[in-house]
Amino acid sequence: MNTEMDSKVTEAEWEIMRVVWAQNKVTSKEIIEVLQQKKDWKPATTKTFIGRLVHKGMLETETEGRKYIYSAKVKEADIIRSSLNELFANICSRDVGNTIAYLLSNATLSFKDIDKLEKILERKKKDAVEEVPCNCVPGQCKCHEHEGSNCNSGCHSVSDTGQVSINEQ
Amino acid sequence: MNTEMDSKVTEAEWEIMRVVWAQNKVTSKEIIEVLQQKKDWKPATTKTFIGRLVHKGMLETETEGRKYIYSAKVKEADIIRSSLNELFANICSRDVGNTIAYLLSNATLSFKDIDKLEKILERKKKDAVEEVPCNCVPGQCKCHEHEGSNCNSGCHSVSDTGQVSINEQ
DNA sequence: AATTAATGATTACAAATGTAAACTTAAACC
DNA sequence: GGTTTAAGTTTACATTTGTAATCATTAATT
Repeated sequence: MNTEMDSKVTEAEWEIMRVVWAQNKVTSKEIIEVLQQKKDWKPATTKTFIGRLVHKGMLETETEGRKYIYSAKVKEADIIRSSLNELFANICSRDVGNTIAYLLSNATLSFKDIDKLEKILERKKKDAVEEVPCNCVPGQCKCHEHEGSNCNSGCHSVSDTGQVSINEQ
Repeated sequence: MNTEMDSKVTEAEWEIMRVVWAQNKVTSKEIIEVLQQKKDWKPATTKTFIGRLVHKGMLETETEGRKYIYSAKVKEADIIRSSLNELFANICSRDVGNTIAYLLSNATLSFKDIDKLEKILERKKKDAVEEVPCNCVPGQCKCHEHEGSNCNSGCHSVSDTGQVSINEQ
């Protein structure tokens, strides 16, 4: 069993995880049923993914009679966050605002959501900057064209292994 | 050459694309240099990815002498959006607000960004809902537990092929 | 008890992805 | 003009991912 706590699942495995997260404790039978419906997967297919997830240490098993009860070893929020972080690592930090704007524009939100987001934005004003420093490697974004004007602070400094614009809390 | 305009690149290919987007027109030599720096890729590796992207129709070539000048066939925003859509397809629509909240909290934003986001939020109030309808398949999220209380409208309705919470404009 | 069915484990296999060397050809240089 | 070199093409190969059948074992049924 892989204990590398790197929280990374594939698209197919994510489907399995969602069922487990929704149920807390499930049998393979239940998972199989849900995904037979949604994805038209054969039981064998679902079993394969369950097995891989157990192997990866993302699912925990508890023996109940002759079968297993599965439960999640990682939190859904962690998977969501690490996936977002990976995606945002491909985006220039200067473009993050626009990207979030896109998400916001296209989301269905509740009043409560909007309220919460407004509060966050309000708080954000405290550490807002005049120009977000670009975090791209030279050659990978346009910020490097108008050098000097804005891209001086963060530019050219962050390598592949470095932090991206979105960091874990 | 694959003309399926599905705008989907792998992680490695995305690195190539970023160089092309940054430059508009580039030679393989330039791409190779940037990624030798950033990813420590051998020239052959970068060449493979360039080749695949041309094949996929994401890169366009224009012959200059006996070499190529590469340019992007797809817009960066399109790739970002389709990637986000894919990721958000794994998240219950009721959780989208929180997910955006996470992004917002962890982003570095400029005053201008905040301004823009506030305006979007303001506009969002018009079509805000009391409770965001869950779009999960039964068995894939907790909304289905407290049935009747909130999860009645959108629930149980969206299949795998259906629209997700975030749609293309 | 013998048979059937369910469940987990093993094996399979193609396509996608990451990583790169080898080959080919035409251009640049001596 | 012959040789080195750069660029694109082809081939290679391991790993990951998606998709599933088969096998083994235990539990349930007749």
